[in-house]
Amino acid sequence: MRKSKAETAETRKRIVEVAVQAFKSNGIHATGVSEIMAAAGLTHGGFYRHFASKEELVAEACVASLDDLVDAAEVAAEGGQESFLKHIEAFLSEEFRDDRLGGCPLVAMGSELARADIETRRAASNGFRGMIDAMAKRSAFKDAPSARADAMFALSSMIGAVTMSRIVDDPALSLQILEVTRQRVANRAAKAQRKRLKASDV
Amino acid sequence: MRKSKAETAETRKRIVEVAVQAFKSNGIHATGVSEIMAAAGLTHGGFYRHFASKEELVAEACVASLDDLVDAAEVAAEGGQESFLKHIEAFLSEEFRDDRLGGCPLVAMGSELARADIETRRAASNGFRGMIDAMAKRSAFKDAPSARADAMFALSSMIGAVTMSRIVDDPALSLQILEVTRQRVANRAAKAQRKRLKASDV
DNA sequence: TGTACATCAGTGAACGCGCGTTCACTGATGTAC
DNA sequence: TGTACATCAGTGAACGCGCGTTCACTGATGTAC
Repeated sequence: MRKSKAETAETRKRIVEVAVQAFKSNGIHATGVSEIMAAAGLTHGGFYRHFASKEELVAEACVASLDDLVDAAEVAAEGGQESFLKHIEAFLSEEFRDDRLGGCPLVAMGSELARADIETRRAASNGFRGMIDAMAKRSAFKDAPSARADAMFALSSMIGAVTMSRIVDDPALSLQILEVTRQRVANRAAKAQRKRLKASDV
Repeated sequence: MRKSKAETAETRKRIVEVAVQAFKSNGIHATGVSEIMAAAGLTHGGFYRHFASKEELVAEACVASLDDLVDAAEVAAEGGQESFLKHIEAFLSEEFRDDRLGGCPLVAMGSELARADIETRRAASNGFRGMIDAMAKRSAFKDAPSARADAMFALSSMIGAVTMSRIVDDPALSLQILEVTRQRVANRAAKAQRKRLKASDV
């Protein structure tokens, strides 16, 4: 039952895709290899033809999901200031909070990633750096280091806000956490934009 | 081998204390009941004389660790503005980031808490509300709702920052995330303080 | 281009292991008289 | 206050179960001639 190279590559890709969703919705530790393989339409035995261990899959899933996140941020950034602000607001929306399959891996697996092996943490870090770069390019009205600092704060604030909005049992409080962060982050971005426009006038 | 009521109560308390540390340092899912009981100097069989299930212990551990956190925040708040700022800065320090046994349960188990049962999420929410209250009282220079909004943002930002600083593989970036958040949060608190002093002059 | 053989993707049973939970048992504590 | 008995904290073996991983096997794919 050997498969062609193309099919093999597709299967591997499918396993990673399925794993991303499973890890994000149930957590890394709570998701079994068999569960992932079944969701990919396979039996668990074949897993090790594609990956050396579950840990390796975790690292790859982390790379894949963060690549998607960075791509989306870059696309939004290229669409101009308004498009980028909309993207940020979507990240802090009720819909995004409730989207456990999609959504941000840093939110969905944050505390597990902090304990993950070095490869996985490297993947998460690269993704985070990618997000910083995408955001800093947008708000680069002043020197780059300061724009990166702004991006860092905005991103980690947003990650903390969505995490807390998912934990909290009171729907009103949950929404308020998102709303408050939306205001603060968007305000700062808008202020930066105004300064930038002003500077380019002179 | 029956134990006195006092001893029983002490044992129960010890199990919760040990569980708090274990859950914070290894995560909820990755920590076994036997492991906790062994760390408390007992065998696993006796666990169910104290708790109906592992989930019940998780909820209690959450209550206990957040009570400690809120108490510490309140003590710091009562010590005046400078003491409170120091407390915030300690939360965002390298030492606190590396303290996996102590530290904040919302950081250490954040993504697992988002998936926890309702009792545990309630405990986490109560703790978060307690932190908001402690912080809002401090910065209540204007109307209370806005002070609470400020506290919410500061807290979720800090939680996101420490989480990310634990994930990131680059020590310099990890420190910068903390530093940037320390600046932003402390700046805001200092500005609030100045406004408050000004208002009380008039 | 056709044939012979090596490769290997995927299957499904099996490995040892640790999980959360239950249970019969022990013997000191608590309680009723 | 002293005695008889019920209670129950803690032990350690056992429960069924799912975990990550390995393995012999199948048969289509890839390759060498």
